[in-house]
Amino acid sequence: MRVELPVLPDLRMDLPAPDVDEPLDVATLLADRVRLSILALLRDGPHCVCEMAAALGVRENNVSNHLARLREAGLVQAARAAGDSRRVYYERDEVAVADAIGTLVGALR
Amino acid sequence: MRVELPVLPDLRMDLPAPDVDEPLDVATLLADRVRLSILALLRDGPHCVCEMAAALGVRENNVSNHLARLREAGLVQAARAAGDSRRVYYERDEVAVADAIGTLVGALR
DNA sequence: TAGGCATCTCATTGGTGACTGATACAGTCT
DNA sequence: AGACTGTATCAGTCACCAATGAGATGCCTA
Repeated sequence: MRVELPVLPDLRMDLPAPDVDEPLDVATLLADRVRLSILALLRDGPHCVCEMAAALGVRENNVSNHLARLREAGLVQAARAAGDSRRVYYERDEVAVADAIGTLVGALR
Repeated sequence: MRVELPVLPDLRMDLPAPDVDEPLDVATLLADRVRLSILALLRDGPHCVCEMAAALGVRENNVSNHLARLREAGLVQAARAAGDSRRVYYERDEVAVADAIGTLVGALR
C-alpha cells in the first residue's frame, strides 16, 4: 500500500546508526524453534532435559546445547532433582526473561 | 547456579510441543541487524531507502531486500515522495509492530 | 528523447549456526 | 566394582539466509 507524502523532505544522509547490539542478541536467541519452545515449555514450571527433548521431538544433546546458550544468557537456571540427581531440571529466570523482552521492545519503542 | 529441588517430580514424557510458529516468525524477522536497525531508525518518522542505507553502511539494494521482507510482514509501508517520486519513503505500521511484539511476548508469558 | 537517479528483483555465493555423532561426566543401582 | 541412565561438551557437516552483482523498472531533467 502506497500513500503520497504531503511534502518532499530533504535528504538526511547523516543519520546515526542505532545501537541494536543487545536487542539483536535477544532476538537472535529467540529466533530458534527449539530455544523458543523451551522457554514456552518452562512457562508452567521446571522440566528436565529428557522431558523437553521428548516434547519437542529432538535429541537430548541438542536440547542440552540450546539450554547451555539460554543459561549463558541467564534466561534459565539448572537444578539437580533431589530424588534422582541424574536428572537436571531447568526453570526460567522470570526477571531475566522480562529484562530480555524489555531490551528487545525498547529498541522498537 | 544450581539449587536443589525439594522433591523428585515424576517424569512427564507426554508434554505437548508448544505452538511457536508465529512468534518464531516474528523473532526471525527481528534477528537481523539490518532489519532491526531499520525498524529502530523508523521510530522517529519515515526515511527513504538511501538515507537508511547510508546510516547503516550497507548497500541500497540490500536495504531494499530487507524492506521487502518487512513489507510482506506488514511492519512497514512504502510511500513515494510527493516532490520527487523517485524516492520511496518507508514508515512503520505502529499497530502491526505492536501486534508483532505482542505475538512474541505472548509466547513467553 | 536520452541519460541519470532511486529503487526493485533475482540468481548466485559465502559465512554462520543448528544438528549429528562420539565422547566424557555425574549419579544410580545391583 | 561394573553397568546403566541422564546430561554435557565438542568437532565436523550441512543447510539456510544475508550480501553481492547484474539487470530491470519508474521517475526526473535537460
